[in-house]
Amino acid sequence: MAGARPVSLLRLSTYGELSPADEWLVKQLKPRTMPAGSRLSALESGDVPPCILLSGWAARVRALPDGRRQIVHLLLPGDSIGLGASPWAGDRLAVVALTPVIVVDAEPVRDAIRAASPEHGGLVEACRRAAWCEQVYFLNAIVRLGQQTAYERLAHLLLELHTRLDCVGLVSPKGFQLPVTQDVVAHALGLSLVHLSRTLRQMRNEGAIALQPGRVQLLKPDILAAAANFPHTASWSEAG
Amino acid sequence: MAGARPVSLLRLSTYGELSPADEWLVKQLKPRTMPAGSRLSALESGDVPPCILLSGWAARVRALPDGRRQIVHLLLPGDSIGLGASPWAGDRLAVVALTPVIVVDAEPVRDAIRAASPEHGGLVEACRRAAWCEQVYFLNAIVRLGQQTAYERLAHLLLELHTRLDCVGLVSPKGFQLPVTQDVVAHALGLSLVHLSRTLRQMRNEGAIALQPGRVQLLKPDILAAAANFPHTASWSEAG
DNA sequence: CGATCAGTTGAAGGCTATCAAAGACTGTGG
DNA sequence: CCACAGTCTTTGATAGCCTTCAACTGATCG
Repeated sequence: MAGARPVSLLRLSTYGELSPADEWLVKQLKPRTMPAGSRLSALESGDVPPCILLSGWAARVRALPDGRRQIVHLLLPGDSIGLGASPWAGDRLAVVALTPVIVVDAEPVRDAIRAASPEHGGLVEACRRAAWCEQVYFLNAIVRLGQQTAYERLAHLLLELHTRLDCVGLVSPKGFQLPVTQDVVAHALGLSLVHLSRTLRQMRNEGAIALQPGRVQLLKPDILAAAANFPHTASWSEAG
Repeated sequence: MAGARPVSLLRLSTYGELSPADEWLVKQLKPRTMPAGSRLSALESGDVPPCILLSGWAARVRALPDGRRQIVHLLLPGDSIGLGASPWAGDRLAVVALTPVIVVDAEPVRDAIRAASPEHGGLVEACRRAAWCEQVYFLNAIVRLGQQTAYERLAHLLLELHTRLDCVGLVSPKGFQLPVTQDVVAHALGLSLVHLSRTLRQMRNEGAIALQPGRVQLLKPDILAAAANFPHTASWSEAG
């Protein structure tokens, strides 16, 4: 049954057909569990060890010398690291597990990409598109941080998370899991923890969202979309 | 003499040796002049027409439906558009000329990239590295917009511009040309025009910079670097 | 039960935006 | 040469968003 497919395949197959050989290759990858706070990517070396996130959340982070830090990008189940077709600068950022995570070592996938293996054409193309979509989220972050208010930023991020989790089947009618602290969301949005908390309260008071511990539900996505004000999807075909 | 080399070659050769065939190919490209305000990239089509900027400034811009707009990246002489090895999401942003510009149509270069032409290996590699560096500037922008104050953002951008213009020989002891209005800089930094003007004044009062119409000089780069607080270079070899 | 952590709320202040108007600079036409 | 309009820049005053500091709640855990 379809439910048995790992989240990595669910995600990659949204970008195109995967051959049986592709699916076999991905299913062979060996999962590994790592605790929250561990570094998934050590950036000192020249080559980033590629991996795919199967469960849990991680983040690409950049720290300033004085202690400030910006979460540049949130990594959700199904997202991959180091599988871009050509060197991609985002892969040089430190990656930190925000929750306990399960990752698979994706070295064989990268080998297929580098060899431009003809029998894995679908897989290679899917990885290329996945990397492209991640770049779109980076661009969205620039506009979000540069032009939008706290309320708008939060609405935009919630919609982005909803979209991304939905395509790997992690959204239910009761919302989706948000397994990180408000501190993490604040750092992703360039806001203080206190102000994020207030903005969340405002959305709750308006009935736009509902919060339970570790979980969020978008009750009025139309209100959020109107506030977010610019496209949150990273469709492969569109210009964005 | 070396001064006869076009800025496109100056820029690309900072990323590695170019063969005589590479130089010949780039020198063959035909320059075209376009007025300020013209769109260098129409994003509706699937393929971005690749080009290299020889003189003048341009910007990758994203507009919000309500009129706000963010300058995502400034393009300086020597920068290229659409010459990444693999599709790069930044190339889907609208590109607008901020000043009158001279560009060359770089279709032959892209052909060499796509063909992975062995006789243009140096050129292909240089383009790859140039695209990589542009991505680093996008990442820098995220941290700048998310974590830094107006003064810090401005210091950081000025240092970045200095670095980038220096490597194509456009920095003199008397500073470098800044051929755009404060409005443009403000939109790149996510600040209001008025506040940018005040921040510039503050830097002038401190003797950190000197402004003449269309030109800026960094008098105390150490002060600016201390304020900017995180690396502004996009060195190919470093992790950033 | 004390301790720790995530979340919440209040109060005060600072950084930045907005509104408004006045000075520079440029190019044009009389 | 000057008047004039237009754009760019600067400055003042005011308001608002957001941050910081601080204290308090509630939950989890040894």
